[in-house]
Amino acid sequence: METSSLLRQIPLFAAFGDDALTRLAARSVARTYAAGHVLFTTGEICRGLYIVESGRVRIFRTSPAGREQVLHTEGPGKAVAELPLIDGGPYPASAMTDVESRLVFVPRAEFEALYRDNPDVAVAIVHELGRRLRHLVHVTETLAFRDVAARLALFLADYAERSGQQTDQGVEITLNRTHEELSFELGTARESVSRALKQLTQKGVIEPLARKRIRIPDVGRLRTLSRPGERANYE
Amino acid sequence: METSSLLRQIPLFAAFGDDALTRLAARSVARTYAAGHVLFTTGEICRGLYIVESGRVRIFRTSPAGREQVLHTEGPGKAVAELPLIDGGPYPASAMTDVESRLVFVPRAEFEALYRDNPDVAVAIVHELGRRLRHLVHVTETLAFRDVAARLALFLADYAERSGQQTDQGVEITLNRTHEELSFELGTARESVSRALKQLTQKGVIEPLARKRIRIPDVGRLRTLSRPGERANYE
DNA sequence: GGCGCAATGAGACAACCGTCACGTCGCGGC
DNA sequence: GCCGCGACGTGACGGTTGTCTCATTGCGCC
Repeated sequence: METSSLLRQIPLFAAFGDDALTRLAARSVARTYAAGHVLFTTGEICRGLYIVESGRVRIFRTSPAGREQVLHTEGPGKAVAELPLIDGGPYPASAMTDVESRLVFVPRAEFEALYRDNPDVAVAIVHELGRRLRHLVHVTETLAFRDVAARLALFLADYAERSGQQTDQGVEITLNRTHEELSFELGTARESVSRALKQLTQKGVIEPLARKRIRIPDVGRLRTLSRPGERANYE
Repeated sequence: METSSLLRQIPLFAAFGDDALTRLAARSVARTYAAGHVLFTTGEICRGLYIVESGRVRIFRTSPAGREQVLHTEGPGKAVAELPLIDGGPYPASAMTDVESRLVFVPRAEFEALYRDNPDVAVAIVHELGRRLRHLVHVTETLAFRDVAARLALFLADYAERSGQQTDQGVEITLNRTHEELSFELGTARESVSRALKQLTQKGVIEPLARKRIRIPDVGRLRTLSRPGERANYE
């Protein structure tokens, strides 16, 4: 795809004039990265902004012990690392491609020039940061209050509503993640994901179909299980 | 204090002209609230913005079971609830005064008019949201990776550096919080805070002086204990 | 100075979960 | 088709923590 028309579709740059956009396109670099490529790590000085054209990027923190906690994942049309770009600080987390992804890199100096000339960008950024903030509040609450099974149920329910296919047997989803990647999203260990999946299967709220493919007969019931207070201890 | 000169000191409104500021001051309401006053709760439609003149306000989420997780606390000069104001959504969390506090309430319509007329506000908001976002990343990581004792050690170390008094015996801090309030900050139960405090005392990294008063001989050592990986299991 | 209530300390107990260990499964490459 | 390796399932085990319960302390208020 032409870089300038790609940029046009991104909320961040929607308000730009054609010349600003073509200039930006000329100075940014589009590249395809393999799955598992590290874009940047926590604490690094910010070099620029990445925009996801295709694929998926996850933003996460790691513990010294090697555990990982995903903060958010961004797909096509979304940008990554706006925050350090606008407050001048280091990257607050690390970023890695989950799958093979095509990304557009906008160098820091280029973005800053844009930011100075187009105050409208600030409005777009405010909205984007707001979205992140709400999401992170959600992640925080989930970590603080819910056990692993409930977090998994919540994740699956959200996933089903976002990208599940409705059938007459219920909603079917294709998890393009390994259990280990799931454990990173949920802030837990791989084995706990296995156990939680078994728990949900035994309760009948999910049905494994094939490798990474799951049917959810009743998303509402799954969501009920995701609420704390209704612990999974009886039966 | 005169409301308009108070508003002047707030980063959010620093760029405003005198007339805009006096108009804003005329339409906002300053009031003193007792400790424990609920300003708003999660999910409510946003009525406006609160600015802390004196005292302390905590922003938190609650679980159905009654547990609480503090997301951030704001003191004098800081505002609360900018996010729902700018993205039009509901309050993402609840807010309560920790101690007796004097707050200035800016009605939503008033703020929106200001926001339209002064695009500079967006820049200030971006910075404020950025600060929140970084803080919340910190909270999330802490919840995901650290046990209660480590979270407490981290909290105390931060607190000591922010508002401790240096003595020749070490840094002394006055925790103007009950153990229960501490447990809300740390996302745990009151009893666990008691246990963690005892643990840290036995290790010698903190010394209880009086009710709510603690001496920290070596903040660096306390901070070391706050890192995960060095679990508190031996000795 | 005593009363009352909130704050704190402490013990018991079970659930939850991270970790280690090991076995199995499945898929791609040769 | 076999081999190898990554992904997954499972059991055991111990540490951590939430919850319940009750004793104790301390402080404010009459």
